[in-house]
Amino acid sequence: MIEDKVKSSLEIYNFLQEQNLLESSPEFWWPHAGEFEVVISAILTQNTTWKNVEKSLQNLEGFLTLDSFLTLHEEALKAKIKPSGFYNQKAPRLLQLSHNIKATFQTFEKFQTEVSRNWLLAQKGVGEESADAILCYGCLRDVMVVDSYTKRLLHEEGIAFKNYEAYQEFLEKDIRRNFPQEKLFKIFAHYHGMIVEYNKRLKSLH
DNA sequence: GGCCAGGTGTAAA
DNA sequence: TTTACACATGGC
Repeated sequence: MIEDKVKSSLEIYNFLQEQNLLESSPEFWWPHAGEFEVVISAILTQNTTWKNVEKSLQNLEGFLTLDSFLTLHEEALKAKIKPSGFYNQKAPRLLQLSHNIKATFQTFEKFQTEVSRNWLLAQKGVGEESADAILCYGCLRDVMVVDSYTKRLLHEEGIAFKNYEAYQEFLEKDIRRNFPQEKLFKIFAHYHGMIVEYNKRLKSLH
């Protein structure tokens, strides 16, 4: 009898790579990676389908830079992000976060190079997953996002950990050992993206 | 009509 | 430190 061998992070990554999951995705999977828009979409997508986030983003056309977003009033913002739910709490949190970015870093470009994970976690409405999504897809840092899809996939492989950081370390460590520093951002961005797309594909087969 | 979605903050145990 | 609950729309 052959025992099931627990897969390594690299083996899972390679398996996903073979599935051609990112064929019709943007270069770094998350739409408009490297732009301020990612800060907004990272909050809007909390416990919400991406389809509904897209509707809100369409309503926000013309307001998706740091300075233009800050011209929005709370009630107007609520109306625009209504399709993606939780608008009564997401609107004030988005405005506060944007205001704090402006006050602390002046520009989104400086925010990208200087912000820390702890600074993000101190913002109301930004938890571990959103902080890492902003760091990876907004700031182009070598950080792996852990979401419910990621945990689900690992659990199906018989892999489980006690907290977010432990999942993240399992996923990142094996990749860091096997690839040069300059490739890590793109690999982590794709890795998380492939996990999401893999789950979408499984769901669409029902 | 119930359940879920690219979570987070808060309060109670 | 863990658990329970509110937050809200839209698709299936």
